[in-house]
Amino acid sequence: MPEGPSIVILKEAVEALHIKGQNIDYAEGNSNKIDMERLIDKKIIDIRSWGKHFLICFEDFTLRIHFMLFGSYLINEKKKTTPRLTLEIKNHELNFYACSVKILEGPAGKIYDWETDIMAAQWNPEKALKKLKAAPKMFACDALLDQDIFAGSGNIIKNEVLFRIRLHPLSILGEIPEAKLKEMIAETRNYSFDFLEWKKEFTLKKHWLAHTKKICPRCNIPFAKEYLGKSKRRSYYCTNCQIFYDKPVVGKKVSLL
DNA sequence: TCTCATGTTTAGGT
DNA sequence: GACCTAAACATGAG
Repeated sequence: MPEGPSIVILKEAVEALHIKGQNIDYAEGNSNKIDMERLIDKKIIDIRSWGKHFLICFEDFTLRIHFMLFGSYLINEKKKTTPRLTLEIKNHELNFYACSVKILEGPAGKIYDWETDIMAAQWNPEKALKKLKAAPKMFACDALLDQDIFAGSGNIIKNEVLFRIRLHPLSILGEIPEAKLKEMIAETRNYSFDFLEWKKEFTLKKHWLAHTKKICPRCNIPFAKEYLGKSKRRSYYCTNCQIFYDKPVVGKKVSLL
């Protein structure tokens, strides 16, 4: 569920219910973070998404749902487990499970930087480039998971983008040529929209070239599978065709153990 | 049955 | 304070 494009699918599904302008009739759930009463009788002014956040917008506050690793939702359906949050609006019911639910004070437009959302119309590649340049010691694999740079990018997008642009996950941002950084930014946006399209067709997995794969489709040799970077997330990469931009580490501490 | 994973925050240690 | 690690959350796929 969680990566940015999946949240766009949820947003579109909820938009299709035409509940914008409607009031919340009823709210309940086992989320202990929010006051359900506060939602009741409030008018929904917008349905939005920012990165991996799903947002139901009200005049002066924003309901934020983050699905973490295992979160799920059902529209006009229920599952056996207790929802974190149920919203009833007119004849519709939204159920959210195993997710983080939070009320943010203020309108969504003011809370988020929309230029950072890889799925947003306002996405600003120049701004992303500035952020990459401002972090010369960061690994490429960590940059692609950094929600302040690529809001909505997750581990699948990370692996697929690095493979597409032939970049080794442990490449250091400061050593990567600017043209390659620009490629990384452009391809993150690109792949995210491919992701969206394929996810809608239920063919996302089928289109993976690197993520969870054993063999590099370009070189026909085994992929390396390692937990890399500060984030220590699964990385699948080809040591042959993904270029490693690095520099010798001076004064590296040597463990005597 | 058991392990692992599309994620993030927080608490605690060095 | 910087930096690191583990834990916590909770669920379905393989």
